[in-house]
Amino acid sequence: MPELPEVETIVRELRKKVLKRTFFDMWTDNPKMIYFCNDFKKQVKDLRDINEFKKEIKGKVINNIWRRGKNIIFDLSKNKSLLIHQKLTGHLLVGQWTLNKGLWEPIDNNFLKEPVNRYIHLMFWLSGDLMLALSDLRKFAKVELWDSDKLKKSRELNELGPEPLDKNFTFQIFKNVLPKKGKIKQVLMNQTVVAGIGNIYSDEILWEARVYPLKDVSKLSEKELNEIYQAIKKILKTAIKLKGESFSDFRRTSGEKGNFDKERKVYQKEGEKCFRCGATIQRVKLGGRSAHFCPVCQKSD
DNA sequence: ACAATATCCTGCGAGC
DNA sequence: TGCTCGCAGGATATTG
Repeated sequence: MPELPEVETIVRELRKKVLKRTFFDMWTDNPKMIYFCNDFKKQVKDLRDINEFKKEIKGKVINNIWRRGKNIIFDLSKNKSLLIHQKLTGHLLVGQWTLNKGLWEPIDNNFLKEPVNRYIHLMFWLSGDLMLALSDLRKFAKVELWDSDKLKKSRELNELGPEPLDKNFTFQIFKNVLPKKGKIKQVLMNQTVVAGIGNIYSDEILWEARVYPLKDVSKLSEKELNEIYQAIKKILKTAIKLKGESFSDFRRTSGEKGNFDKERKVYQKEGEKCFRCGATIQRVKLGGRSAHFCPVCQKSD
C-alpha cells in the first residue's frame, strides 16, 4: 500500500513524465472516486457532474507536482489543483493504453501486461500522447478538485503532522508532536502526529528501533524515543532509495515494482525468523489492524 | 471528551 | 469441486 516512500517515488517520476503537460480529456468507470472540494465535499453522483469535472480540467496545464503526507497534489493553471490519495491499492501509471474488450491494455510493450491494468478506473489524456491512469483494486482512492488557494488553507493538508524527512523535523519536534498516551504503533500511523507513515513502515520502524508496537508512548524512555526518531528517518530514506515496497500491488508509474522487499524485516512475516536474533516473528491485533514484531528484540515490558 | 467500531470495496484463502 | 464466509486495510463517520 502506498505510504510516504511509495508516494514520493510516484511524485518524483510524475515530475519527470507529466510536468507542463495539458489535460485533453478523461475517462472513468467509477465516478464515486471524484470529488469537488472547496468549502465542502461533494461526491459526484451522475454523468452530468463527470462532464462538469471534464470541463474543469480540460485545457489545464500541470504546473507543479508535490507531496504532503500520502497525498499527491497537481497544481494546475487557473488556480486549480487536483489532490489524489491512493489509499490502499491505488497507484498512478503513465503510458499509453487502448481499450480492448472492456479492459485497458498497454500499447507500449514496456508496460507489464499484468492484471493491474484490469483495475484502471480513471484515465487522463495528456498532451504528448501520454495517459495518466489510476489503477485501484479496492476503489478506495480519492481524486479531489480544489481551487489551489483553498486547498493550501484546507484542514485536509494543514491538520497533517510534520513531514518526517523535512530538515525541520528535529528530535525535539518529534517529542513535541507525540500525544501523552496511546500505543506507539497507532501513534506513528496517526497522520496528524507525523505525516506519511502507514502499516508497513510503522512495523519496520519499530523493529529497527527495538520497541514493542503496543507500548504506550508515556512509557517510552528518552533512548527509545530517539531510536524511533532515528529509525523513522532511516527506514523511510532507504525505502525511497529502493523506490518503494513490492509486497502488495503497488507499482511505480512505469508499472514496475519497488525493491524494498529485500529490506523488509517484519511486516507480514509472521512465523519467520527474526533477521537479527532468529526468534519467531509474531503478529498482534490492534484496532482492527495487525502489528508484526520480534518478541525478543522488541520486549513488551 | 475520547475511544472503539462501522464503512467503503474486492480478491483471496479457509472451511465445508 | 464449488460455494459461502470472513478478512485485510487508510481515513473518516458514527456509535458507545
